[in-house]
Amino acid sequence: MNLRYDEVVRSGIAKQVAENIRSAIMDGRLKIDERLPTEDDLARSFGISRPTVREALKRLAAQNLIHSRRGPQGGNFVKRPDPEGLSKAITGAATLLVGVGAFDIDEIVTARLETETICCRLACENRQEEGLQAMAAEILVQQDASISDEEFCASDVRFHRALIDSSGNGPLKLMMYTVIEAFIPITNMIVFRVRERRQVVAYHTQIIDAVRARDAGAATAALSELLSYVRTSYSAALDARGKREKT
Amino acid sequence: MNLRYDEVVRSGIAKQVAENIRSAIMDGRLKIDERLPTEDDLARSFGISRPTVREALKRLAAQNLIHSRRGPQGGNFVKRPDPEGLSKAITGAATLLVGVGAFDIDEIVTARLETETICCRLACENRQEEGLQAMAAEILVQQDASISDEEFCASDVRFHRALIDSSGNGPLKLMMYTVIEAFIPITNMIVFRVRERRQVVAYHTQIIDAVRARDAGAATAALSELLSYVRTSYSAALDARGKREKT
DNA sequence: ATCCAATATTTGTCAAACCTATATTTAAAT
DNA sequence: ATTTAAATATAGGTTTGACAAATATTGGAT
Repeated sequence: MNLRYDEVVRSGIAKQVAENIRSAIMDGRLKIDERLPTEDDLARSFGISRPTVREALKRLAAQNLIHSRRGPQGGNFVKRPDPEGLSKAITGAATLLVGVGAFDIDEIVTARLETETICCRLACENRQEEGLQAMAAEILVQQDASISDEEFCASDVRFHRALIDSSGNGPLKLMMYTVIEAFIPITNMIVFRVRERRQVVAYHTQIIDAVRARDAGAATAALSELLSYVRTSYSAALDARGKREKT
Repeated sequence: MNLRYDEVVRSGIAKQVAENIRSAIMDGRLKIDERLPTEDDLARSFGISRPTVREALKRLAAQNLIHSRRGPQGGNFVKRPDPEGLSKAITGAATLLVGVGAFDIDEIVTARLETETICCRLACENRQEEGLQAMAAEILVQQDASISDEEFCASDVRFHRALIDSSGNGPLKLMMYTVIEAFIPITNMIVFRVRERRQVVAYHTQIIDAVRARDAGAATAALSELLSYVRTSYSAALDARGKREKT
């Protein structure tokens, strides 16, 4: 272990140290599950104080790069990167972006349509009973008229997640969890008023039937109709809001 | 500002405080560019020490949620979420995942093919002179035989980035930067030995010409050929490695 | 040999100070 | 009167030193 910072810039020591250790992890000088030197040793070897070291370590912990244990044989350890955690982090940040209005609904719907179409196709090729069952379960939930809008939306998200999972493609899943968790709610929430749940469920059913039959054409067609339905519902909701504001 | 933590659990005060402030930002109780209370005030109002508050703030800074300025009128401020920063963070984490072998080349290539095909189509619809120029510039770079493999790879990444940018779809760009920055290098590096730069450049040229002519069919066809070329080159590289290991 | 308690190690938290950057204000010089 | 330069106050950045809490190891008693 040879962590030492090369050039002392004026400020942000903690940041530099974090960056230093981070790059050591990234290029493999620190391996997975390896223990870092103790905080005291780090402080000594970097020539800084322990709280500063800790600030640096907290930055890394926030990025899910390390975790810590107390006690003897404890310490700070390089964490094995997990797609699940990354997905969550991306989703949170993407949700913020959406909340801030960084994207307009039209491009979100387009992105959803294009990317989920891929998933439909791959799901048809790679059809697994597990994914089909997960989707079917969500359809059952959605048919229950007593659930709230929020629950319906959550089930909607899970349905599309299952569709993505069925693609069986890891990198694609990583990319798309973002879209789903962050982008579906914003489209749904706006649209709820005008939107017929039964219509949505009908499209979902079409999709799952098509995937089961390995009919990619039918699956993507149903998806396309679902999203154009969402798009028109959104326009309708906007119009309604416009009228209300005129009064 | 009314940040206070509800229940004291046993450990991880800094983590809790970070989570507390984080949720305040997420659900809008803290607005963009708003100043948090001073670290001393936070420490007082949470009933903890300042170093602990700072650890919490560092976590948030690492997640790009806040930034700090010194001096009077300084303090910690809620940061406007920016797609650029998020992309970088995702890329870093995704690169780690790739490095750890979380995905195999085949699914990466598939994901690239499918998603970049979308970009090709949208780029044809949304063709902008700016994007075309950026792509053309990279082709010029790639034709220079004197550049290193690393430089060629970097230019390759920039070319595909420009292609994505040309789609003009923000959410899609967000998703795809991940793929490009993290997934192109791994495919390229393995393949360099066997791969003909001229061939790659030829495909790139086909793509840009097709986009310029708004011929989505030709563009996606060229992309598909490029990636199947990458895929076969990869197999060849694997075979070569296999033979070498037999000796 | 087994179990329990003392111990050592390492992270977690705290306290009080000092350093450093910077916006504002004040005072001086033009 | 205006501009410039220095003093000041503020708030983050860092240090020192200590104590608390968790936990694997060690040593002693049964």
